Amino acid sequence: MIDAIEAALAVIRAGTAAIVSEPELRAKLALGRPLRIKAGFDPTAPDLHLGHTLLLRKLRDLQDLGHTVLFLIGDFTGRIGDPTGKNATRPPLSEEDVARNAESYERQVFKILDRERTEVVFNSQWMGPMKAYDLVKLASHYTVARLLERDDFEKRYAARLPIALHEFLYPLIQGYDSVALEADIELGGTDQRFNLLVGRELQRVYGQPPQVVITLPILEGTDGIQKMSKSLNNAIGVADPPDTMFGKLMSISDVLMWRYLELLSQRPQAELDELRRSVDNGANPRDVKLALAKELVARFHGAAEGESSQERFLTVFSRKALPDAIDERTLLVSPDGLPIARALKAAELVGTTSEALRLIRQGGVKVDGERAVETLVFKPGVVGLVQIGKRRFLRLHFSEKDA
RNA sequence: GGAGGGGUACCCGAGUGGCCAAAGGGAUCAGACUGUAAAUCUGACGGCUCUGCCUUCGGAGGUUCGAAUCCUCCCCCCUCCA
Repeated sequence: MIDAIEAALAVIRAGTAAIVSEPELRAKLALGRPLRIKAGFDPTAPDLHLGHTLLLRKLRDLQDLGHTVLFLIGDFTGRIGDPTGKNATRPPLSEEDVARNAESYERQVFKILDRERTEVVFNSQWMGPMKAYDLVKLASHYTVARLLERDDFEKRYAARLPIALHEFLYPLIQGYDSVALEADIELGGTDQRFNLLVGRELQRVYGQPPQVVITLPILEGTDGIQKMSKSLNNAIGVADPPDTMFGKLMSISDVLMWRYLELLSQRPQAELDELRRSVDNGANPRDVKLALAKELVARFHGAAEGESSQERFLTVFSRKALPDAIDERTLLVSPDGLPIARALKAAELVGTTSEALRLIRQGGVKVDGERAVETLVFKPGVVGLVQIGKRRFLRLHFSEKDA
């Protein structure tokens, strides 16, 4: 029994940033019943990315140990907007939006989670019916000083940036969710630490044993600086098509590559150490990156896709050859023809003719392998293979427009 | 209620009468190079029928030969005091 608990603890501990606290966790594991594991998700951004997978994989570990995951969609809190790391509030979501986003979550999340051991819950279920009186009472259990301890509140307060009153309510409501769910454990990113700890205190106030808090590292986005987030446009989505995912992974810096390997790869540490040694000894970091990209594409799209994405990548970028599949498009033109800049816009390869002209002037546009000049005009009957930069290809057919 | 500060391009942010389609940084895109869609360097980055023309600096008016810059009114945001 003791050994089983220690073994479970080892599994749980792997890859986490912090556990508050291990003795409490050990005691809960010793209860011998499935524990209730809470994890909250933002209803506004139902696109899971690699950053979320760190958390989801840990949840899955817990499920495999027999515990139940409460997948909480914060549809009520979503209307408030989590102030963490932000200084703006967000527009409210309609009920239809919430429903649609929840569906989208479920489609993606069960690529990792065990459906049998997952309950999807919404915090509007208990927050919606709450009366103003109840909310005031909830608020009475915490103090302004304690809320100001939170890192970003403290910074904003010191910098004289605004803190809206409702933002103070956010940690309280998130904490109350733990009360409503009678959570045994809550998982979140390290940036959620404060909010997770509030849950412990509120559970005590409401006469429940406090939840164990487990935090996970925050994954940096492709920029290598800010946390991965769709709104920062630095995310790699688990639903990204294979080639997109592969390409985005290849575009990360060599430095970030090691971080991704450490957090995302399933390879044993010894193998990672070996890779690092080989690069130190002159091996091409590109090859390490290829292996990383292949591993992750394979995880979300299957081994075959991992292989073929790599093949396509090497074809297009290393050998500068054409991809084997190129989209086709037909444009109707008058007998006088269509100047290239306007053709690129009509084909939606670029947003504006100005952008097209810019690209042409910079030598970024090729037609049938030759650098295009801006005076080029496409006449009816012509077919042209257009390439913009390294990765935009389109075969354009021009046919005569009926007069 | 009082005093002050502010709203500039995708984002941050400089600019207080002409040299402003508006500095600088970020993001993005292109080129070069390369061991990669790394790094580095160079360039572009409002639109268009593109050596020119048109539209932008919270909104609406006004002054002026000329306004992001001055004036009036309005909208919004922030800070401090109460």
